[in-house]
Amino acid sequence: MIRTRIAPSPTGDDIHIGNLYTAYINWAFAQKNDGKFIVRIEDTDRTRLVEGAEQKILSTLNAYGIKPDESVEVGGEFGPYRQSERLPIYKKYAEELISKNKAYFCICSRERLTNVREEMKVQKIVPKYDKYCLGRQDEVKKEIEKGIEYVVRLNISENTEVVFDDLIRGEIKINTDNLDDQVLIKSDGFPTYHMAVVVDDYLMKISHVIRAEEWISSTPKHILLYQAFGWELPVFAHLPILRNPDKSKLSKRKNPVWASWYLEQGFLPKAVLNYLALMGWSHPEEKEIFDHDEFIKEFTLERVRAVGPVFDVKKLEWMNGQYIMKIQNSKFKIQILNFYTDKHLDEKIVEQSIPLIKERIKKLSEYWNIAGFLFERPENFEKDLSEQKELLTSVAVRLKKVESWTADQIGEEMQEVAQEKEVPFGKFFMTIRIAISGKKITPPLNESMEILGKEECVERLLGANS
RNA sequence: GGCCCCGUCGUCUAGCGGUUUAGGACGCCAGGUUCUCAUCCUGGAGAUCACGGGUUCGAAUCCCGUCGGGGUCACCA
Repeated sequence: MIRTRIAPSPTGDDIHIGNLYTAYINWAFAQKNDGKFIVRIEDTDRTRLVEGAEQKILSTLNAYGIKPDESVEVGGEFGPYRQSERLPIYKKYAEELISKNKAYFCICSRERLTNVREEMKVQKIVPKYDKYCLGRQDEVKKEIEKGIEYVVRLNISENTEVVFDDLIRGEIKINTDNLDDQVLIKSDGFPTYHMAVVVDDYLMKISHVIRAEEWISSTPKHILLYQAFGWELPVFAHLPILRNPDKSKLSKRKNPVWASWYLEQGFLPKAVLNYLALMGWSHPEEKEIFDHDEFIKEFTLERVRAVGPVFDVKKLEWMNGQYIMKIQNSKFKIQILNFYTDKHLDEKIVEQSIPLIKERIKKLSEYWNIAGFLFERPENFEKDLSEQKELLTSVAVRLKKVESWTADQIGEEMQEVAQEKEVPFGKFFMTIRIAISGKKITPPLNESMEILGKEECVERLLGANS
């Protein structure tokens, strides 16, 4: 049974777009193999915990349509799925390690720790804990009984090669001399990430650990833990990390990173996910636009490249535009209505406007800019119309007489006026366009005027710039 | 700095020893359609496959080195 997971930490405003990427891959991989996808909340850092973050992460994931088979919300047989509720479990396993001499208590002060590391840095050797407490465990235990704060450390043996096979990168080898005696249980009694992730992945029967590249260097620590327990290893696969344009790790200082931001901008969930699918992976037939089913069908970890791709919002916008063009008009109407709930848009007008703007916007947030004039009279005009009053008046007079108010008819009438007045079409229609919408760039004019209705158009033509 | 990962057009990528004058997509430029914009169509610029050595009849593709980029070195995940 294939079981994958993502393990977000509620330490930010929302789920990071890079985590959404990891989530999509994990989810798709589980789907492909008739497996299960689990969301586990890793809330062991009490100092960085952000109120409401867990809920936000879960709801954003849901908004993107990535539904876990097991999680704090839907439950499952391997719960609890929140690490802060699993403390006794970690404690038990830590004790097991201690009894097997694979781990030990440490009561060194932070001052001593930094001093030791500083000293090692000066000597140009890998700064790490010097195992001082390991050699005096009886003494340490007595101190602990008296109430001194302590941590539990993994006892890593020296000069040993840890080798693992990464499904994306092949064999990766690291010597334990580069590894610190990792803290397993912190002084507040909470496990560290390394402890919790291994215990939980084991207990939750995670078969494939698919996570970002930044975890490669801690994977040996995890493997050592699995070995200390005598547990079978999961398969590891480290995905490339998404980059800023300057190639550094995608960060909020240089890029919008919260997954919900993209939704707020009017990107469609499926378009974002489709774009993300193309990060480091490509369709065997080089297709760029494909839905979940096709991705699930074609995705393989072996095809993932190990290079860190730059997240290109421009291409995302193009892709979103592609999705918008393909979306059903009735569905699109609802999307727009939902996106602009605060404006209480007239549903009928939205519906009529859709064929006009569908090929013109790349995200929902552009709708108001291009179609707002259908709902409100323009207050500003991008071109001065004071010299055009006579022309606008004659157009208004002419249109007043039109009986069948259709785009074609409106267009014909206006063309006739333009010819009578000997005004070139380009200039003529731009003047009307500005009078009607206030803008130089608009959806097709005749159709827009049809939507606005005769009376409104005539009033706008007469009232423009007056 | 140590360790680890990576290196094909500006960006996302195809390529897995010969079919490649290195293909596609985004973006960019030009033209066409058009009352604006967009869509659509056509064309174009853009990568000596980081560099240097090998291996081979033959290398973007395999090996080594150099350089460059990134990640990681916490009682954070």
